[in-house]
Amino acid sequence: MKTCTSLLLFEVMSPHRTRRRIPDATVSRLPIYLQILTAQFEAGVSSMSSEDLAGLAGVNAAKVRKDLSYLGSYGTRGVGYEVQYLVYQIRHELGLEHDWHVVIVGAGNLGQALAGYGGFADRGYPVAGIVDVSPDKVDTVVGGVRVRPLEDLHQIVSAKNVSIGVIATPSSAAQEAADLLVRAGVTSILNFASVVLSVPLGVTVRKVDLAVELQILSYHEQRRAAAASSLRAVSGEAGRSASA
Amino acid sequence: MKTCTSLLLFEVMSPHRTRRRIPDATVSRLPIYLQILTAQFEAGVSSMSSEDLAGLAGVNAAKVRKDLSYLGSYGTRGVGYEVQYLVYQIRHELGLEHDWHVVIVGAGNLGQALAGYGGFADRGYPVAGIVDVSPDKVDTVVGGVRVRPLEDLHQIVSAKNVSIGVIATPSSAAQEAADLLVRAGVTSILNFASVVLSVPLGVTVRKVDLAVELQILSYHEQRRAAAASSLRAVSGEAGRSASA
DNA sequence: CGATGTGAAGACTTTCACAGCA
DNA sequence: TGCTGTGAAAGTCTTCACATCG
Repeated sequence: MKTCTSLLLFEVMSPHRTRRRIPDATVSRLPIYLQILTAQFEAGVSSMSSEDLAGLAGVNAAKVRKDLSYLGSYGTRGVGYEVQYLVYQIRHELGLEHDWHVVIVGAGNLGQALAGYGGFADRGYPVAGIVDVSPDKVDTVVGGVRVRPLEDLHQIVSAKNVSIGVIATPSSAAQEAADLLVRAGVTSILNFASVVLSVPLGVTVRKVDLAVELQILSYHEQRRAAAASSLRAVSGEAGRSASA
Repeated sequence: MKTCTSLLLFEVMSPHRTRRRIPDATVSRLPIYLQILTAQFEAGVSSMSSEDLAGLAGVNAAKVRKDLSYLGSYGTRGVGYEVQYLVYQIRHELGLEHDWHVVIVGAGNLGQALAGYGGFADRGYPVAGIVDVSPDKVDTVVGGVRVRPLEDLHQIVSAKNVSIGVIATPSSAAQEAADLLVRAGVTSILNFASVVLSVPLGVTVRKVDLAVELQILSYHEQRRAAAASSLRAVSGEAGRSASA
């Protein structure tokens, strides 16, 4: 048994189904396909072609086919994909067959909004707890969940087997929050603070940053403005107002 | 004048500074560098090497140098980059030399949180207005701004020269909101709804989707869980609980 | 016939490695 | 000497184009 080659070891390590490695770019699109497919299924659509799906997802049909091919050959040539089955397969691949409890750190403006917003529980991410440093916040109730002191973090994570933490603290406290989450055993973090977190290898962090998004948009706006004013210069209308 | 070659035309079109095309991947990192550089500057740091910046941004130093090289040659060999000057250059490139007014569509949970959250105005994106369909919401005040009826959108956009719209409606209303924004003259949209928007060419959309982020995290969690259980199987501890 | 699944080409991004300059 | 700026190599992602199969 110990003499097996690494190839054989891989086989042994994945006995149930051959676990393909799915490219990051594909993983980030699967939730979008899933959302569309679910909506179509609810609207009574039972089968879709890659072209149909691509149209609704705003991407190229070849990309859809390649993305779906990483899951396996679940389409039917000449026909398309069975919506219900594809929904099942994507949910399986994304690990959506059971709920994932999340814990929110920070009960300020954002933390309250996130907890109050039904979006978490509805989508299979029930809020196992909210914690905050401030004694003023502790024991207030937001979104039906009582805010608890930071010290309870470890206990919440253990009790509900939480693996996803959400950082909704001010940026200055975000790294500390991340450290606490990691120490409590959380291995995935959704970070709403405007800082780059440093976490140990094996912990996944995703950042959602309003400022970054807005700045990317202003970059494009500014390019458009520059292009427009250059065009005006060329056609000799340099005096015209930009707001016209 | 009309006989110039396309190369000459390009020169004419960009008379002030040669406008390089900056890769998307770089544009999405510039805001992060900017945030770090600004913080360092405020902490009294006046010069940084690509390695310093890379460390804080969690990326490779070569990537930092290549990214910054798209702005121009603003470093000093053997020394590094002058923080203040780099801040200026990045702000210039991102179009952050003036404020960009934004208009928020949807005064529900999220819209209120966004308006109430100081993050917009503080970072150079003052809220020019919030609109909502519901008469219940109209005339309430959130974040110091009075909610106005949908019909006022056009007027708000024109009055404050708004080019960025934020969609904070339920998903079912998001496409309609986008259409209204585009018709009102907005050319950049930040979409918080879980739907893919269809907009005319020339309009930039960025999507922030909590569900997508969480599903990407659960994908990774699920992989980790699968890997761990395979390892246990190999080492003959299949009966062990996953929460250990 | 018509749509999938996929090699191969092309585009974009990251990383390496080192020439070049302060 | 030390760090930038950048060609070139490597890696990743997208798109094409068509063999394949229901």
